[in-house]
Amino acid sequence: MPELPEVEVIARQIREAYLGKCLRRVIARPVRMYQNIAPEEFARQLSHGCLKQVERYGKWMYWQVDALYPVFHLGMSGIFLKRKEDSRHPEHIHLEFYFDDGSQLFFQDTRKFGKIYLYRQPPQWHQLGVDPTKENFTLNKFKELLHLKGVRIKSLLMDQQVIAGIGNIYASEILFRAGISPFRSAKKIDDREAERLYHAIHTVLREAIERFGTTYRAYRTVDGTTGSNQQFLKVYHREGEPCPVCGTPIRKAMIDNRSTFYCERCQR
DNA sequence: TCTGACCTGCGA
DNA sequence: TCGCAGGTCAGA
Repeated sequence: MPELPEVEVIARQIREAYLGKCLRRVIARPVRMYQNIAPEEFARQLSHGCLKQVERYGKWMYWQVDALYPVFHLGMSGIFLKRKEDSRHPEHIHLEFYFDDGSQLFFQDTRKFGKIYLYRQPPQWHQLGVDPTKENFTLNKFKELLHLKGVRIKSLLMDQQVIAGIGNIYASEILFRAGISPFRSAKKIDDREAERLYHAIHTVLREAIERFGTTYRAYRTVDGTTGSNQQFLKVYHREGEPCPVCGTPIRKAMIDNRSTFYCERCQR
């Protein structure tokens, strides 16, 4: 579910609403998502700490709570929800944060594919490639990355060890925006195409963040509202609809077992 | 490079 | 009832 733009929106909203607040209580339900700590221990260690930092890298988010660093991956259906006083307790809440000013923040993950860690220092992201919103994602760096592996360009864009943050929706949208076929070999992308792709990555991700993310199904902002970027998707999940540029019906194919949407006329 | 596993819910 | 869904990982 949440790709870079959705996680960015969630991180910004958590920062805005909770930064500086202190935890009164944390409740962690026993689910498989905890990778390096037991849920009850996670809750015990974070209780009474104060939220000092909220950061995102790729599809990952981490907080600083005093000297501890909880790290979250939202999987396919993970979201953070601001609890409203009078609202019913939603289903599939695995983690509850109660702050000392009375505000509450819940982690909900219907499919339980999310991952949670607790560290004593900020995560270093050794396993992750460059985050395309950070300054070190330069055009030259991107051109280098294209030659790293002999795979199709869509697979490369989605490879978290190469570029961290692009998932299945935005990979299709970026390739459409750049006019490049998802089946092309990454190594055979020439300089002019690389430039188009580089700009498409920035534009597509930036616009998605500005629109509070893409709500295809489960994703909600921390306020519980949907994003609006789904209204602006050009190809994702639009199989059979006319291409917004040339009118040719959008096609669907499988790449790495993931649905891939493209215009065979505009994307070469 | 592909398949299945991990989960639950939705829509055809 | 079946296929599919924004992700990742292990194993063949």
